[in-house]
Amino acid sequence: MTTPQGARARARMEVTTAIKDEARRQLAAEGAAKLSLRAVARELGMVSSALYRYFPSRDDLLTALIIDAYDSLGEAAETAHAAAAGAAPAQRWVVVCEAVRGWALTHPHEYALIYGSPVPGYSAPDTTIPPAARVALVLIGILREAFERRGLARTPVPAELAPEARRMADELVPGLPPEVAVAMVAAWAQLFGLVGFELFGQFKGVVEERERFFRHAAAQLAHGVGLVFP
Amino acid sequence: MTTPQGARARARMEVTTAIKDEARRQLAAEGAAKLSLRAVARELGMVSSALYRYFPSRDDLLTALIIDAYDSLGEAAETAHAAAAGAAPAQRWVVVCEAVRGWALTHPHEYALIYGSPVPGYSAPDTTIPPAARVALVLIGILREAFERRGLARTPVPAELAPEARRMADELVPGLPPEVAVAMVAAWAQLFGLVGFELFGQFKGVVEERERFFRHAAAQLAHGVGLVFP
DNA sequence: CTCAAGCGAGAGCACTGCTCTCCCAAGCAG
DNA sequence: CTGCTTGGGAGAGCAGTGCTCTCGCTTGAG
Repeated sequence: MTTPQGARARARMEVTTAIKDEARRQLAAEGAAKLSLRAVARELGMVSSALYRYFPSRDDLLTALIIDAYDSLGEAAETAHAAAAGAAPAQRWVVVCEAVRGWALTHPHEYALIYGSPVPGYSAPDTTIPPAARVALVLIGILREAFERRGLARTPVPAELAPEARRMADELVPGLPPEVAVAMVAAWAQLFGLVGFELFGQFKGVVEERERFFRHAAAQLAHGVGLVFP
Repeated sequence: MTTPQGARARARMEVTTAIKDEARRQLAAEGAAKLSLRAVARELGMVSSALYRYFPSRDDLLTALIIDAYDSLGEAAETAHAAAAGAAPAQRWVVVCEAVRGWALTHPHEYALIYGSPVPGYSAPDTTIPPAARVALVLIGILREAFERRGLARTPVPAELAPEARRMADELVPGLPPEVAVAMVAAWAQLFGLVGFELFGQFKGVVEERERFFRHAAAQLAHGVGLVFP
């Protein structure tokens, strides 16, 4: 991230990324369960104990991969969104959803790492939160723009949820109405439900034309969040 | 399942369920990653190799636990539905969704086992399909009843999805309109997206009043699938 | 130019899944 | 009721894992 000061620091960074690259290769090939520190070290021509100079434990390596995966997915969503810059908000929403799905299909094991069951002893370090938010930020940006163009319908929220809705709006989407915050978060979770079910085989024997199905479901999600198709 | 013929067969069943019970205990305590055949055997006072007389591999044990988990979750959904027998379909839909969430919160590791990332080398044996369908069947039952009472709205499906929608309806919900099949499957996946996000910590710092939030989201799901609140 | 810091190598510990062989007791057929 | 077969437990062992510790060598920073 920062400029490497000395040669020593640069070498350290290089080895660190080499380890991560090889680990990512093994992750993509076999899945997180089969990712072995010793195998990574072996492939890099070093001995396993040397690897502990760079990552204090296997879980820390996994955490680094998790952050990278979040960033990769976030970037995929952002570039897809940028490429659809001219389209209407509702259409861009669908495009971003499809980008998420596409990334998941090309990086199944990395997707499983970040949106599947938490692998280590249930520890999601706070370092993962900012990169994890990138997809959500793209979606929020679409909503904000639609709102400013007065192109956002609202579904009312029951009274028992009103205070929480206000709090969510303040913290997540300041300036947007509370109903939008609630709908947004729900759609966000539901999007990953759709992607996860397809990826983890739950649609086997149920949905065949998955791309068309997903496009429609994403459009319905857009509808649910208040976006209107022109 | 079948009546144990001889004493030998009965003993085998007893040991088998003892193994599963102990394995489930460890699963609930530590998660699937830490489930160890040797630890199970140790706790049962036998040696690890003896366990292979009952389960040919660790993955087979996990598969057995997966099936049990699906059944447990399905049963939770069914009893919740039965307990709400008098209510309107839309309300029963919400009740069943809440039962799924409740089961997930009380059995997090078992939930992760069945709806998290597939643990073994990506093998979901077909034996898991029928128990996995139980929750969906409950939801379908609600829809069917609502449909017969003419209490089911339909959201049109785009032309490109129409053939697939027909196929899905024929295979999943024969007698119900294709639009319902599509909406049902989407809602089904989205339900588990909501539950999974809450369970796996994605709502940390985002949603605080999770029960209220979920109830509202489930109601919106019911709305999306065509159920109307009286 | 020196010398500590950083890093790799190696051995080793405790653990895992899984296999194979041995051997005994219990259940079944006669 | 007896004999035999077979199911299943015990133990050793293999290959692999994560992780620790100690020992030196290099090399870059002061």
